[in-house]
Amino acid sequence: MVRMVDVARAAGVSTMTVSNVVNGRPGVGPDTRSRVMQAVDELGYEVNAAARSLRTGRTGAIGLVLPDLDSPYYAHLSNRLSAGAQERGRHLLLERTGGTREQELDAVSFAHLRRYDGAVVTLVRLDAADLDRMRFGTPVVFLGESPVPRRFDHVMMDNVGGSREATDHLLRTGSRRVAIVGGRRDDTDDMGSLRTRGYRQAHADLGRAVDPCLVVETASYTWRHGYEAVRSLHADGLDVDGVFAVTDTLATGALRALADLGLRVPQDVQVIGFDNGPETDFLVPRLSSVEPGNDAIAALALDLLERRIRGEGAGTARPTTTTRAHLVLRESTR
Amino acid sequence: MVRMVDVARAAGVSTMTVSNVVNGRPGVGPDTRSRVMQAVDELGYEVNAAARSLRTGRTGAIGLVLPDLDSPYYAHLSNRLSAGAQERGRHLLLERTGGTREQELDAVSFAHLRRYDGAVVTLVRLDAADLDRMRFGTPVVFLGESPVPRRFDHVMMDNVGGSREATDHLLRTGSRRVAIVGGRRDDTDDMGSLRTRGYRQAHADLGRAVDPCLVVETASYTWRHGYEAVRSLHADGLDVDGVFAVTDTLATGALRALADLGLRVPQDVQVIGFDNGPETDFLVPRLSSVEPGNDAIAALALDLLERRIRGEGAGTARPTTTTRAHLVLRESTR
DNA sequence: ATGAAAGCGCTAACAG
DNA sequence: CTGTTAGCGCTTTCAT
Repeated sequence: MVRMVDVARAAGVSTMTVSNVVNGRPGVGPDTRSRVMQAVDELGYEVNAAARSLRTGRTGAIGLVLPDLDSPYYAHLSNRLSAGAQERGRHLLLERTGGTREQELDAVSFAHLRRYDGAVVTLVRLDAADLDRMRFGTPVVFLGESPVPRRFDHVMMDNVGGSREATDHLLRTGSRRVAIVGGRRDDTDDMGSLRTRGYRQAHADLGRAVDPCLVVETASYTWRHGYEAVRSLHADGLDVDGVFAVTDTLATGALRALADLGLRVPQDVQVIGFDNGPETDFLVPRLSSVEPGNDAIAALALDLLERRIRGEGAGTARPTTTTRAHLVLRESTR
Repeated sequence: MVRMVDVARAAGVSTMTVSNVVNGRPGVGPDTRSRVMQAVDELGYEVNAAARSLRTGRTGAIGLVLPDLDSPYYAHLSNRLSAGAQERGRHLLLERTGGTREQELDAVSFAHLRRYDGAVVTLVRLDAADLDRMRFGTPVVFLGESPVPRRFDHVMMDNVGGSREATDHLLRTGSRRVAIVGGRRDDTDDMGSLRTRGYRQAHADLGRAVDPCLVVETASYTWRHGYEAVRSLHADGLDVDGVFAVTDTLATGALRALADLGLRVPQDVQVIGFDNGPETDFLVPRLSSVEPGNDAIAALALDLLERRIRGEGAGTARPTTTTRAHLVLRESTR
């Protein structure tokens, strides 16, 4: 263990001078500086982050709290955020909550977030009331559908608009009975509900009624759930000529089920997903999907966080920022 | 900022007693304990991790260093490791290097790894010589193909065996000209080379020659590269009736290219991937793939790390541990 | 331009 | 069972 004093002794200076050199602060003579740097190299000194952090109250890292990494959506988002943090000269650390309430509470606890100078947090089990109860010592930007109190920065994609556009396209291109896979029958504020809202709006805009049987809820957003949703629609004898799946993974499962049922896409049934992941362009058939503007979301979240860390946005009651979504058409639609 | 002394004062005890209560240490009277806990609750006290870490030298976290999160393979692996760490009562933090040499050097630096009590590290740009030059103050377990000095723990999947099994299956079920997508013509020790070694072994075992034209190198392992590899094989007029893609993402791109070319899978061309990701079961056709035993890899890595952190494995020159891989057959093979 | 002193909040070691 | 003392390695402040 090489400490700053060891370097100081080797270079014949005080620890303060070493500190000043190591941190690139001005006011150190050029030859003193080089003597210190040499000692640093020779001894292989590296600062003790815990000590620095205890003294300064800063950590040099920003945190990203996510439910899960296994879903292509979060995987892609974290990649973008990590790269973006890098570009801004910050170090990003990720942690996974597994989407449980207990772990989410733990992850946003005061002690926990203090590992970071700021954090980008995506919650799925906590609501505004939970967050209102908490004290935050660390600047936080929230991402995603889970509602947050207005005093926090919050970035969210245009779930409703994107879903409306997707559904509208299906209805206008001749689909008469469009199912939503991963939708929600009751209107809360989670992702499934918001996307269902867009689905309903598109129907209303065109004066079409929504058949409640075509709103298929799923326990989660895996490939298998998409597969089973379509199988169950078919088993129930419901005829369907369009599927809007609220995620690409669900849509991928849906495509597979349609293939098993001998239904042609897009001739018999059109399909649209949501997330526009990199794999959509390589499925058979290529999947039309809603592009949520992830890159913009990541950039915006980091900018807002940077501002908070610098103390600029303090006290600002900023409303949720919503990025634009748009439909990307491929082979699974007409 | 509520400190331990504030709690101590409020409860009318010393900080040591608070410390003992907070850390669940024995030897505190039951009513003292409850008085302290009440003060903790009232004041909303949470320990300062930096101070604790400075004092004890431990951080309570383990690190996972990965090139990338966007590839389904790493995404799935990190999910397993994160869940596994959780089960072992440890907290896992991830960081991404982006697969660059510079960032990998940074991530395994002494200062950097000291954030953690131990780390699981996957490198793609550093080699054994780089690692030999470094001092490690933190227990580390390495994952993946990049060679590491023997003094470190290293867990790796059976790339050669898995690839041999896949290729063997293709050759034995009637494919006469099997291409390897993402292979390597020169034999180094990276993932592509190892999997190509298995491909060559399978040919040798059956007394078949390998046509060098069928070893298609790719710049990386994305869907697009798999797509383009198959397109270029076809454009070169090479007839191919089997494809072993070294990752599932490459295989997915390959399937798409074959569909575009009007070739039927598996009748005209058989395809096998590697990683056995959750999506393979929902592709059209369902993709046969090599299951690398990720769960075993994650569990093993965590066990080895745990041992090192407890100081048990000190000085042990343990060879690389290789987990078993096996082929999972689906619709893309006969 | 450089240094000395103090202390960030916690816990190991020991004393009572 | 509870308290006192000392110090982890760094940086802030103030002095020279």
